[in-house]
Amino acid sequence: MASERALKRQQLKQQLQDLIQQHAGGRLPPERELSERFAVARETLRRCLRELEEDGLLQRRQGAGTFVSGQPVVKQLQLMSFSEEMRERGLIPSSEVLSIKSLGANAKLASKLKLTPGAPLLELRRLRLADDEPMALETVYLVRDRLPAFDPEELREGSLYELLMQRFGLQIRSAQQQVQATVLTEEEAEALEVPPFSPSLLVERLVMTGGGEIIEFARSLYRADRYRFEVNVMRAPSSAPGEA
Amino acid sequence: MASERALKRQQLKQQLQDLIQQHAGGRLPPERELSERFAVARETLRRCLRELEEDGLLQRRQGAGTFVSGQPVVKQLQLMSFSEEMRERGLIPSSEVLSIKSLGANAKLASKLKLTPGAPLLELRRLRLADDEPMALETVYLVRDRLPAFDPEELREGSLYELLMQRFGLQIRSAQQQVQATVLTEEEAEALEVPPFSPSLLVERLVMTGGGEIIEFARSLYRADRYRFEVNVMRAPSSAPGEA
DNA sequence: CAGTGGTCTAGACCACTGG
DNA sequence: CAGTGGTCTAGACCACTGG
Repeated sequence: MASERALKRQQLKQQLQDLIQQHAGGRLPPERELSERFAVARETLRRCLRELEEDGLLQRRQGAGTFVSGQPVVKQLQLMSFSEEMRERGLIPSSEVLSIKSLGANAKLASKLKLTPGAPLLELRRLRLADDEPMALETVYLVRDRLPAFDPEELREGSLYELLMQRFGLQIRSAQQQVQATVLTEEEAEALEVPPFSPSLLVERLVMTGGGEIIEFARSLYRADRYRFEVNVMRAPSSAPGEA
Repeated sequence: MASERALKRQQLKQQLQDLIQQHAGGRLPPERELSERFAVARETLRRCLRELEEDGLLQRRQGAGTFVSGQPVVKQLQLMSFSEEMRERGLIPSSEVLSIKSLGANAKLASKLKLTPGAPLLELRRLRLADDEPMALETVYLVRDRLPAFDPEELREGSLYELLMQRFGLQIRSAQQQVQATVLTEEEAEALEVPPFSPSLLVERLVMTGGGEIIEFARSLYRADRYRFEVNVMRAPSSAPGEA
């Protein structure tokens, strides 16, 4: 995947994203016209359109046209950092560190992280923005004893996952996520710049390394008006053995 | 009407599944050979292979070949009916039919269901209970033209999925689900027996048959105090190095 | 190097919509 | 009906692997 070769598709996809911005809420020009305008074969164009449709940016209807979606949705098939997820969606991610502090695990956190109560944790609170507008309020708890020693202030700069993976060589492997609906407190609503008591999608994430060791618990409050969670599921094949 | 047109892809995919059985654990013949054997263009074959790869049945490596996966690795979450899901949680499911009516698709529904506005739909509203306590308020839209004719009153009794699958022989295959946070109206809250303006998890589900035909759109409001959504995700095998 | 999958093309025809 | 997206083709060339 890490090739420097400029696929036509990548450049084309960018051009189409711009076009989508311009045609917000409306219809895109026909495929034959677009393929001519961007000097690519129609099939090449169509691959990009399909990808953008899968990302939720477009809707296509045979015989009718290609329409810009009102609300883009997030694909949640892979464990992605906030930054990766927003970029995938064509938004520019940024962060504002609200606080960094050391504390001992309380009963609830200890149970989630499979630790002894009182075990040392690092708490990182951040406001996560997309295109400079608040998207989520995130609190991350890192298990100090399962990480190399480092200066907490390093968390102010750059990506947390980058720090964990590239600097510490940790293999982030999987996460268990739970999604709930909740209502924001006045303070939370103020930080997210929405009216008090607005609804919010609460995502709790337990992050594990390749060895199955839990290193992080994160609790994120997403703005309900800007974020949805997408899950695609399959029916169990009825021919499969062991089916009830 | 139900599309009788046999896409080459559908037949081809079936043939490939058989081939995969035979080559269990091994490598598939090269694409150029397969496209000749099945008398399709290589691009057509490649579309099928890509779909099978997305289903986890195959793994392709440029320059190396196409391999049969040991086992569908990340076993996706399974598409379950409300009843199946509640039973899995150890709760006893039940339902109360609130209304059944025929109506034409409005613009939003038509777009979701890939229909012409005004196309005939059947709307079924149900209160779903678990252990005799309200759990969700569900509205299902069925596409009449994609289903056999039947008396809507049949929906009062028994499981919807059972009706679709066992009586009509429909193969429910997959669903796209989107999860959002919202706030209940007074009426909704009353039905769910929670205080007005309580938070709620809104799950929208688009259900497809094996042929990729959309037959149902469902919108369910779950009580936030009784229901959470769980998703386990894996990190992409080898993340792109330049990725931040 | 030969062989593999990955990308892209120019064109044909089909299915569906009512822009 | 003209116009749209959907499918499929036959072929070219590229990127990568070591069957």
